[in-house]
Amino acid sequence: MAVHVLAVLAYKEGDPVTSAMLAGSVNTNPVIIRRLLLSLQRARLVETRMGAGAGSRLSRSPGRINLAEVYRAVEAAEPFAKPARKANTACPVGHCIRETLNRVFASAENALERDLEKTTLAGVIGMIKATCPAIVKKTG
Amino acid sequence: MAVHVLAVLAYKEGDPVTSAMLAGSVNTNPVIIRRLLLSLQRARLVETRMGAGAGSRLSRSPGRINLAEVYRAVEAAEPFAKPARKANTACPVGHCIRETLNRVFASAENALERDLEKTTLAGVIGMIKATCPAIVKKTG
DNA sequence: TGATTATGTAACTGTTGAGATTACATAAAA
DNA sequence: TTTTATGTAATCTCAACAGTTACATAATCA
Repeated sequence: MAVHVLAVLAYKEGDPVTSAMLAGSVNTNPVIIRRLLLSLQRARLVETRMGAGAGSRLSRSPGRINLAEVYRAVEAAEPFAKPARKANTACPVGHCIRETLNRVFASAENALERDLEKTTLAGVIGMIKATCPAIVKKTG
Repeated sequence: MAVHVLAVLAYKEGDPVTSAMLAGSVNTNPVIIRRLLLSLQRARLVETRMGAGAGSRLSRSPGRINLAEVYRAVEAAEPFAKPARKANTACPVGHCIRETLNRVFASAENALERDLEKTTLAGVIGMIKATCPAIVKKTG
């Protein structure tokens, strides 16, 4: 969803967009969008102004925002499920597996982020336009 | 959790292990383990025999099972959240972003799996033993 | 200044998915 | 045939996330 919102902002090329308009595109509630924008603001990916005639826009050009940054800004939790209960420490495997898996998963997540780094928001826009070349109207 | 179970099986070096014993190590319920084992059976990673004195063991040696296989066997859902509602198709971005993101995410997931391929179960066991060299007792 | 517009944020309500639990039929070995 | 252990269904709990309503606050414009 975060990528969707940023793609719309990129599409609007700097014009401030309200959370209501973004919600219209994502087909959700403005509050959901605003909560998401808070995360993106913390990551310095978007800037938001309050008040009448306000809205949000990208802090940087779409070519200088990659999806790894978006992923890190939004993805609070680990991508790999952690066990609800602690493993049985009486078992040698259970006792030591946690730390080992953390290392392996950190490496895997790193690989994932490095792949996401290869795609910028501008690239996403380009792919969208290539996929749907006919559409020109800026509905929001 | 799947890796934990397989690590125990690898640790037991071919001895059949019951779901109750595995549940003891993971500190969960035998039924949870059995459901997990069903997935691992479908992926031909473990073999399970029913009846008295039965249990599960690895289908292959730990050195020939990598974590990408385990990931694929267990991870049913996409790692990236899909929107609950459909995007607004009246918006050009909303209309075409789905397919574009699917491509990007498929690439990222591929990168993740290629990283997981680098680690085998035997490697996990090795790391565990290196982390906790003192423990020898085979509790389960 | 005051009306308007839009964000920030709290509080509450679904909804969904994973794990947990209980129960029981079935299969295989002793 | 008794015992042991799996396969599987039904149900429960719980956490996370999306959705909704409501309202205070901030910024603009007439």
